[in-house]
Amino acid sequence: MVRKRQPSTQMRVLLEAMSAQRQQWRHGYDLMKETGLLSGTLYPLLMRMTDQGLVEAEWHEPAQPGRPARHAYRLTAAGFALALGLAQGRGDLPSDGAFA
Amino acid sequence: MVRKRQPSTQMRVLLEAMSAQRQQWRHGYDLMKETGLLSGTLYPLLMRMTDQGLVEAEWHEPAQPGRPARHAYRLTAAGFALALGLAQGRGDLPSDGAFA
DNA sequence: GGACTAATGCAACATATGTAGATTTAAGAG
DNA sequence: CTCTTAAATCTACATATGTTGCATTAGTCC
Repeated sequence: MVRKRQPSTQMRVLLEAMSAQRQQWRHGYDLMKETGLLSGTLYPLLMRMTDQGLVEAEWHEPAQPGRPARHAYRLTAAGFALALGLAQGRGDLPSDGAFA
Repeated sequence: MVRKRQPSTQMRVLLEAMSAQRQQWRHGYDLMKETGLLSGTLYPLLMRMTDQGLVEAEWHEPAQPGRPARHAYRLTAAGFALALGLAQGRGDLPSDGAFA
């Protein structure tokens, strides 16, 4: 059976950081430093949230050769809605269509 | 005044590894593991040798996104000549034109 | 409340390439 | 041989993105 957890502390921290500039594409490495989340927490979390439709991801070409192509992430409408709800102190998930 | 050093142990190790398959493009990371040289020794060494015309370098696109583009290195004729000379126990540098 | 177990988190590792700064080595001069 | 010092090396750090495998947390059923 599918278990749905309440958003974890780590997910709240991430949502808060990403909702500050909602439309900005953010890099995993920047989010690591800003949120203090470790790579082994952050990257799986971003991937889960992408699967859940809270985050959208995109590859950006590296500015200089030798550097890795960077994965850029941004909140979707659903992700932003969740972030707003959490910021307002409501731990529940907004119903479909809200903030669409 | 310009000081010319005898090839160092590290350079000898690298030349030996690279001359094994002379025409193969080798990646810095592979050479690190094969030679046991640390990145802080190997990369500056490869760059110096490239400047000296012993090695030629080329960028290869990454096979998968998220991985860095890889710098590939290969011995030039001069580099191979030097490697051969060292392998034969002669510490001196071959004269210009040899093995050209 | 307690057992079961899915979901999550985290330390360590792996991939790759490099730079900064302190130390070590060795060439050339005397 | 010793002094000077340029060249080379090495430790640590920085950039980036992930995976692995074990430990912890928490949802569900009884």
